[in-house]
Amino acid sequence: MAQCLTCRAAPVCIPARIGLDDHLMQLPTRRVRVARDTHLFQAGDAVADLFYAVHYGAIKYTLSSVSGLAKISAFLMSGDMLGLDAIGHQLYKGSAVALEDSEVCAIRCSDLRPRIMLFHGILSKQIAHEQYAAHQLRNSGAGQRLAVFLLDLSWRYGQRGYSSQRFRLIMPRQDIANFLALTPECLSRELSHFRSAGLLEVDDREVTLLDARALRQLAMGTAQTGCMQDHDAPSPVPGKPCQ
Amino acid sequence: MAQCLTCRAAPVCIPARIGLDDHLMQLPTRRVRVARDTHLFQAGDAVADLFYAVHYGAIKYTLSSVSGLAKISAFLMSGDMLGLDAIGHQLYKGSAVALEDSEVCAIRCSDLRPRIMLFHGILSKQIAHEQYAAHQLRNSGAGQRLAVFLLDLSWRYGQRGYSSQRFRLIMPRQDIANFLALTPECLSRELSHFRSAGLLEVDDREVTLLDARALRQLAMGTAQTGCMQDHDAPSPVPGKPCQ
DNA sequence: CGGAACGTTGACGTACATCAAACTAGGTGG
DNA sequence: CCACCTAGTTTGATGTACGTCAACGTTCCG
Repeated sequence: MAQCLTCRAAPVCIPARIGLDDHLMQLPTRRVRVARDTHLFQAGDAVADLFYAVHYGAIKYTLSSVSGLAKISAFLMSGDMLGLDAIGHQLYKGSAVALEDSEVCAIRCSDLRPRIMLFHGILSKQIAHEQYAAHQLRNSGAGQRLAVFLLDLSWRYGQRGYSSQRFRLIMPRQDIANFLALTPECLSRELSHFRSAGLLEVDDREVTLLDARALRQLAMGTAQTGCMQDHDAPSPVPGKPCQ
Repeated sequence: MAQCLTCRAAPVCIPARIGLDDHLMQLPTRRVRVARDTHLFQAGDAVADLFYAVHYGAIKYTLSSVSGLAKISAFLMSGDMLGLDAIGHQLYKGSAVALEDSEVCAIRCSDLRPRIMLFHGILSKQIAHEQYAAHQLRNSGAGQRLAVFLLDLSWRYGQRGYSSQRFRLIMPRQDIANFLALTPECLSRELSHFRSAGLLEVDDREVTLLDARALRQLAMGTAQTGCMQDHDAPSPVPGKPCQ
């Protein structure tokens, strides 16, 4: 029901990816509310021909191992898509939990059939994104990963019309640490390190980037700071993460 | 041109994924030879609506950072698909190099249109696979990653009708190390460690798995061996890697 | 007030990288 | 055939990034 036309997230959501036109104006989307700390879906839930786009709020997507312990694989904000990895297996491999009161749009893949090639593009880009993220995470030290994370957040806020310099972290430290494959202690130390290096200011969850240039250097692995230099590959800089 | 019908790789390739039928029998695929150590494609090459499936041989797919250094993201063998991440951006993000004289089939996405939903499934599963692989790689120590790698190889050889107990590594140690985000030295040490623990035998590139059970334990992160136990997540076992 | 989450900081241990050297195996030329 | 090279692999000694354990400060809520 023509909701995309009036949606604030449209510039970064499906319409922007697929092109807003007569067809999309009639894209039937069902909106689902997800209260803070509740599941949108859990690993193992069945699904068919359906994925989600975040309308507002924030969702974390976690994958769990056989051992039951979970790792956060992505933080989704308005316009981001969720569940594209499930339509193949017809069931969710991970769990989606709201970090704050949120709302998502449920979209039926078959409704995108008129734009099928573009839908392929979306799926393909998601593959590329996952590869890139994995590449990123493997090939860098704690500081570099943190820099990439912060710049990515900054870019996404900017893209959505908020300040890319000053923003509020939607997730607790523990979640950031989990996502970056660090311990909370190490994350805290890195933040302090960044702070004392004049790169940023942190007040609880409020972050202000003071030297984005230096952060970008760090993220690229070309910084002169005490950052590890992998014998075989530092990592690319964000600025256009595909997600 | 009805090549799938007679292809030895069919049981693990597109036909197995999409269902071999009248349509697929006429799937026009162009076969491309790739000599050892030469590129099938390189990062930046343009592409449109096309991906590859390995007919025979072995290909490595590498992603490079801005800094130019490359990390191996996947080893592909017969039946594996390549380039699904490129059809969205219309250009390759990484490079594909043959580890031995190989041949691939070029497949046009639009030729799969009659089976479009299944093609979605393939793309979606690839997303899930990339997530899983990233998850895997992050959340485990050197030994665990090596165990996962070996079991994955073993499983894939078995799936293709070769012995899953005794097989020949198609890639040099350096490539394995790169793929596992380790140094060759560390990889070598882990192999020695496995050997002296009676888990396997290694003669140059010839590997014999002696205790797949113990390897599986290791891969799951539930082994009693001197393996790290991540405070927040060991990793799942292979046995059905989605690729 | 007490207690539970959460965040920060410090001391210490360990897995892995790094550096360096020896040991192969394959190739080339005498 | 041997001398000689280079590339790949293995082994050892040492350094370091980050995990682990423990203590302390905050904020929040009963």
